[in-house]
Amino acid sequence: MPDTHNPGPRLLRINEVAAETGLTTRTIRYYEEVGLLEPAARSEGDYRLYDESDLERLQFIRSLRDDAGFSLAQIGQLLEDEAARQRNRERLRQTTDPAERRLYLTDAEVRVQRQIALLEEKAARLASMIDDVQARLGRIRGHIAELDLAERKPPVPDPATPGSSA
Amino acid sequence: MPDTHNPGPRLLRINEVAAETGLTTRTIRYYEEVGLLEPAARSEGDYRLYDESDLERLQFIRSLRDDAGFSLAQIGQLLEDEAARQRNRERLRQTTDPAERRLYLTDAEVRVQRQIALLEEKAARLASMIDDVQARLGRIRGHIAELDLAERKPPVPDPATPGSSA
DNA sequence: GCTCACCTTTACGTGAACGTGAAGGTTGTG
DNA sequence: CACAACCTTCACGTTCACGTAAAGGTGAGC
Repeated sequence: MPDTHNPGPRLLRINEVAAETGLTTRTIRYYEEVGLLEPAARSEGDYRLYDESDLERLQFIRSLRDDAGFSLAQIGQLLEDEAARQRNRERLRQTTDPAERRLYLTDAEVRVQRQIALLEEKAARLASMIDDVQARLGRIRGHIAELDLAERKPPVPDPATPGSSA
Repeated sequence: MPDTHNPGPRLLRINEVAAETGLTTRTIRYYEEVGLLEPAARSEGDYRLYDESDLERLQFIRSLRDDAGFSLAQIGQLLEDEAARQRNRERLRQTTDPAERRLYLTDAEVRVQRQIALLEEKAARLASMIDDVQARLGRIRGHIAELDLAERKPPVPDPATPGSSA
């Protein structure tokens, strides 16, 4: 039985976290300031110490910010209650009670489901916007086709539009 | 021949534009300030006057900002060179020359194609993020299933997960 | 031609999301 | 234990995307 109570979770200091996430240390501290994440631990001399789950969370926050374009406030809503996560982390670490674990896990399940719902709503709006722009492209091509007809000029074969049989 | 040179394009003042786009007048002026759009015309007393194409453009900008989450700088890149659009508008209004119209239209075509490419790249990143979160959900459900097995308790039938045969 | 609602420019204010020192404490390696 | 490299907490500065007056001009109806 290899050291059950303290398996050496490999904690990182803020600079290493910054390097791996592509964020600045200032940004990481700022995210803590606005309640987006608390480091897993602090050293004796108050250094912030982050674990793997913090890393993932920061990557996720970065994606939500850069890829999805959410504001930090929206991200806060999406991740919903960092304090609860922190309590759950404690609980999970200190219990092997399956009932406790189940509580934590089902809670996580509904939260992740909500996240997916919000992201898919955003994806849907983006898709519909793309549809609009596609339609605009169609109209433009229609006008070009009109010109082609008016001039009795056959349309130039466009290499970027191989299947233009419509 | 019903008045070919001035068909009465129904120009709107900034307040009406604000009402129809859901933006504020300040925002519309600000977008002009940063070069996102110029009103189609000005009145004698320097009132801004917008046409239908301005309306569409503002709606598009709003979508890019709210739905896609782009910054105004990125939107500027996407819409690429308002000045060119302005020149084209002039040209298009003053010529019936099919060659000129073709130039304008093919130019618009490539620009809209670029816009679609950028939007689809963004949609792809969003989709991949959703995949990641789906995977996380899968892992969470896996852990719950483990607990179910360990307790020899049959899993509670989840109405939100009809096809959980994995 | 007066009036009122709408418009103009100019300019300072604001909240979000950090950047950038300053002043000092911590770690770990020689 | 010295010392460089990292960390800490303030705290002020900055850019973006507007909000919000202030001071005055415009336009349509009576």
